[in-house]
Amino acid sequence: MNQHEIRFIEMQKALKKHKYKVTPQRLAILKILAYNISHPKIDEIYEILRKTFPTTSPATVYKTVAVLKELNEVLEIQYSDKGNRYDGLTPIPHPHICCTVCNKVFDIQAINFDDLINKMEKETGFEIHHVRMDVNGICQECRNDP
Amino acid sequence: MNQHEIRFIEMQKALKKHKYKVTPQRLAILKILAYNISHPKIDEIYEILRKTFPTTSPATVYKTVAVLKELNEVLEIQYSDKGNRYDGLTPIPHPHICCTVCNKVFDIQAINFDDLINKMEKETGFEIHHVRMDVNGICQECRNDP
DNA sequence: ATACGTGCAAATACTTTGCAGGCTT
DNA sequence: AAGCCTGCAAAGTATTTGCACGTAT
Repeated sequence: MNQHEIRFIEMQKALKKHKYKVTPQRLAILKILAYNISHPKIDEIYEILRKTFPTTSPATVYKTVAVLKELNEVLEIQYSDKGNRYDGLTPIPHPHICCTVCNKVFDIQAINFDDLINKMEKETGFEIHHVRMDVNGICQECRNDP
Repeated sequence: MNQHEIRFIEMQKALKKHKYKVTPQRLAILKILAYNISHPKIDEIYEILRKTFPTTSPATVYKTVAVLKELNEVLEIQYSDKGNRYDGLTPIPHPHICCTVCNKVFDIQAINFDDLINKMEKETGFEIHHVRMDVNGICQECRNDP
């Protein structure tokens, strides 16, 4: 079982556990979020969903995503100008780096996130709940291969 | 000369250098951005500006901030739900921490961001162009004062 | 003097809400 | 059977644009 299947199942379980109904529309949205590595926007999810449910509306997508957000089954990445993006694959905050040329996404292993959080809590006096870190640039391959 | 005065002057220079007119309204907005450490939102800037210019409008604030953004004299921190915030004091990307109770935004000085970026470039082979780091939690004041 | 800036209002884009009928549990 | 879910439309909210008048250079 790969990570996509795992997430698809996990999200369904989360809905059931919290007494949310698992409708065909919701299943389709879950599948899009579980199998898509590109952090889709609401309207991208909506466009894919329309292929199976031609009469659906963006409101349905917004409502289902809101539920998943509440259950921490999807990570919302806020962009006020480009439209928010949603990550259903790794809904816990994690640093990732995205190549602006080939759009491949890599995890960043180098940084000790826990260390960093401890340091920040000490300095700021905050009780830290959530860390968001997005890095953009050009990857090795695309730099060598113009 | 403290950092606030320095930024106030720098922003004025940037406007003049690029042939933008320095109007009383713009001067007032520059001053708000240079002296405010709480990363104000457009409507917060607008409310302060109204005290001196009772007939001004949000559009004027948006337009001036857009110019400063273009000149890299202000950093836009995007929040799709809470409204964007603007940092005129440190207009290069740097980590922010936002209290989920009082919504105030602070800078994080403790971690050496340049170091971090170097480390990431070395490990990933990326040429890094942009880093966004947002931290959420509860600030000291709100923890003491429930 | 002239071109740019201001500030009103209308337009746009994104997201949320209200509601009637349908479907999951 | 009961209540949540869907999907349409309308309402919010944040931001941008158009335009006539005023002002900085």
